[in-house]
Amino acid sequence: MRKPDLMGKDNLKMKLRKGLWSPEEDEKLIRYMLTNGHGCWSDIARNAGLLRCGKSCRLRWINYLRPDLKRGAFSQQEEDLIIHLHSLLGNRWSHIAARLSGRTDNEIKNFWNSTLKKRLKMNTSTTSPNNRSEPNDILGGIMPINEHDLMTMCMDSSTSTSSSSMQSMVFAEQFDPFSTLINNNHYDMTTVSAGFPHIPPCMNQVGNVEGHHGNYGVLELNNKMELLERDFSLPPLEGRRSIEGNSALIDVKSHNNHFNNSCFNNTNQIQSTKVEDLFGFENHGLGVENLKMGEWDFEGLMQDISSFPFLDFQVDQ
DNA sequence: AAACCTGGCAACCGCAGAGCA
DNA sequence: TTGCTCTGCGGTTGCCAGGTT
Repeated sequence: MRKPDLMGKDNLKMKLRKGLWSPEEDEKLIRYMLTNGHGCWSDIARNAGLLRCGKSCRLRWINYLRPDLKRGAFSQQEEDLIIHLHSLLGNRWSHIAARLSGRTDNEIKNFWNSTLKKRLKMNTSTTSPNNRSEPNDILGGIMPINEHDLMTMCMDSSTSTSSSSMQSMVFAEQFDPFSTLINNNHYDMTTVSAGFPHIPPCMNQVGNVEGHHGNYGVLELNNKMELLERDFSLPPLEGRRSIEGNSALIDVKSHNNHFNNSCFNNTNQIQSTKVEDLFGFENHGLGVENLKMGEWDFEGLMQDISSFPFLDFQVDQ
């Protein structure tokens, strides 16, 4: 239900702030999100007393303020996974982000553009095409996959003896990020976010924040998450895995029921996460059947990826 | 010490798709 | 059906800190 713009468009536009977020603005947004949960972003901006457009609030929350973000440098495994997924998905940063715990599409995009792209360029210029099938090249960032290879991989994924499946196995051995990210923790942090309206006491208030570069709120929030983990008896942040990386955490309105059904039988009982949760198909509203990647289809691709040993989660048939 | 350069990254912009009146 | 709004995504810009000259 849309609400009339009581302020008037021009009036509103003139007052909207741009640029870096101040600590006060961050605190307002955090406080509002933790108390009221997710809703219409323009309403959030208005109700939280922020002179920002809803879009700006959404970006700030998703990229910096939401509690399950993993800060700091990318690990080697994450790096490898990004390179791998980029070779498969291209610049579909949101899809890539959905497969990396606690990382945002913006973060990955920046990392790719500033670091990985150059590194791959250097590797490409120093690597002979004849060596491209060597596993070391994979690790070096040269992905020996083109669309045809990919098609073959997808088609062959059911026959473990095929050479392309063997390629998959090579990949699986080289890229083992999920083993550390999720194998030990078959729960999903979104189960916590799904319960935003039922946030435990530790999340109800946000203290003073301080930090660097406008991201002062993150440390404080991580402290809150530690309390949250304690309250829920959850494993630590490193093992958190958001269902769709970017937006599932905050889209309580649309995901609440699904998460409650798929992840919880009651408040504290955590069940195995479904594969579509992990990969975010359902939550993106992208029906698998509709998601085409050039000449090959996304489902086949993900089936292929899911055949990798490091994807150690249950697949509902 | 100052000017300049560069890399990293936060934030904005424009577009597309979905949903609603 | 049409038009409007909202959301999400990818590309791009611009600021800032650190390094170099």
